[in-house]
Amino acid sequence: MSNIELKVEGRIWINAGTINFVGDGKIHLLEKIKELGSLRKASLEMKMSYRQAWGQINKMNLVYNKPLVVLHRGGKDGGIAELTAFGEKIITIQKELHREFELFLDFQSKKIQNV
Amino acid sequence: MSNIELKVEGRIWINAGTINFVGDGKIHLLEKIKELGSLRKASLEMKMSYRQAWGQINKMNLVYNKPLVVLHRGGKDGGIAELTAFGEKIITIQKELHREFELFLDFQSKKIQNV
DNA sequence: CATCGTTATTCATTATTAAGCATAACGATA
DNA sequence: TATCGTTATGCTTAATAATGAATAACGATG
Repeated sequence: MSNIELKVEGRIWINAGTINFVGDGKIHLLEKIKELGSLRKASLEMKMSYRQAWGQINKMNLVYNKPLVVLHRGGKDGGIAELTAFGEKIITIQKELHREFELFLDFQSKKIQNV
Repeated sequence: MSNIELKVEGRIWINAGTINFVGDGKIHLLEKIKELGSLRKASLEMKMSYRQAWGQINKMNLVYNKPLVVLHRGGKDGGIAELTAFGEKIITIQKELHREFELFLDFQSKKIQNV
């Protein structure tokens, strides 16, 4: 036994079939879009490239048959990005999932103490 | 709702402090070492470079204060790689962990059907 | 119908990671 | 003490991923 603590960690995500659908990163991006109404601003706040953010949203919208975000270009403010009801639902689901996963990890971590 | 099935997936591993200690890949490597008694043969069977395999074992042995594998060079067969009792214990722990994680994933996957 | 800030997309560049080559060190055995 | 297959380790190259510049398209508004 060492003085260093062993800890169980992990990542979870949701697949649609065999293709990655959403994970923590995309959920965070969805939340930022909801907050800011702009994909560009959301990507800036998350310190990721707009290119990557757009690609993720685009993929997310295509993988499943329901869009999570609707993007409009042009108009008064140049364009907007808005979350759909389905997008909101996915956020809720993933956050609950994440919460349960944290409990799982804590429980498993406790079990491997004193190895 | 789409005809494509949503499924919760994920990965887990064990950290020693903030540093990655073991995950599925390293566990698989440990099992191969136990089976073959050779790091080189184990790396070949896993289709990974010996360089990488050695690096992983080396790191694993250093991160915690107990070695999981003892490597000997020279001798009749050129050298041997043998698992320590601690190494065996870690395999057991991680496999049990993995089993429980699979149950967790299945349970969570069922919960998100019919979204 | 010009403006503006956004979405949409390509492409060259950079950064990060992995792979593979080369070679020394080792020590039981014959 | 020569041999052999392994461990030990640096270094070069290849593969992959991420970044960022550049630019077109868009449409409500004034």
